[in-house]
Amino acid sequence: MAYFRPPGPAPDPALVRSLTQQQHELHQRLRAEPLAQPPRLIAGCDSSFPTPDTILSVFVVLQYPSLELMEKVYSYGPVPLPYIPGLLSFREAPNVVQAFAKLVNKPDVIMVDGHGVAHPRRMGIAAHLGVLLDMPTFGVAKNKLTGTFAEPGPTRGDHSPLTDTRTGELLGQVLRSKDRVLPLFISAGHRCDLPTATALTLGCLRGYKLPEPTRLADHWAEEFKQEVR
DNA sequence: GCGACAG
DNA sequence: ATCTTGTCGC
Repeated sequence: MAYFRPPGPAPDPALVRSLTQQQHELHQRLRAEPLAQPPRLIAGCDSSFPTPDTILSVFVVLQYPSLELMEKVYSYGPVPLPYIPGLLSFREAPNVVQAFAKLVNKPDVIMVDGHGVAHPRRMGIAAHLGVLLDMPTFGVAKNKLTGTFAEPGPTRGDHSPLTDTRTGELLGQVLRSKDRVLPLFISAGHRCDLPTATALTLGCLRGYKLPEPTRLADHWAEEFKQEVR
């Protein structure tokens, strides 16, 4: 799936092959199944870049369904790789795992900022992170990576399927999280199916485009970024 | 050959 | 993701 690259240095072909291979291996461990129990704690995670070569990842844990913030932690370190479409997880997941390790309150499910299986090889960062942590995860992305969809209705809650036109496979749901704002892309991750991911996203909306877990993680990722510079 | 590409 | 002011629209 020869991706074209905008500007910047050409990614090393050997590196791309190696990471893609690792992605296939990780995919073997991906478990597609519904969430075992209704969550009591839901986490949100996101990363920011204080400098071009420093990544800072945040984890927030909220009570569900009250969405009361219980904990927030962050971790930062060097950026291991440049951004390569489809291989984002290798750039961000390592540091996200470091942040997760700092949590005292382990969540029942993690809402990840990015795609889950709505990925060329069904291994977006949400799926990747789930396998690494063996924790239930699902993805909430702001833009499409792969797949086809029809514009969902204009009202909050309206949604339409994101499909792989080659295989006909359902990759995710394109969800209008707020009236008249660009839709979100919801997809299953590890040990959390699409219906559950969609329901949890809706259950985390509080009047903003972004559901609370990612909105708060996003907020603190920006806040801590200033603090670290 | 052309196009399309999370964060 | 990140660099950035004013400006359009509900």
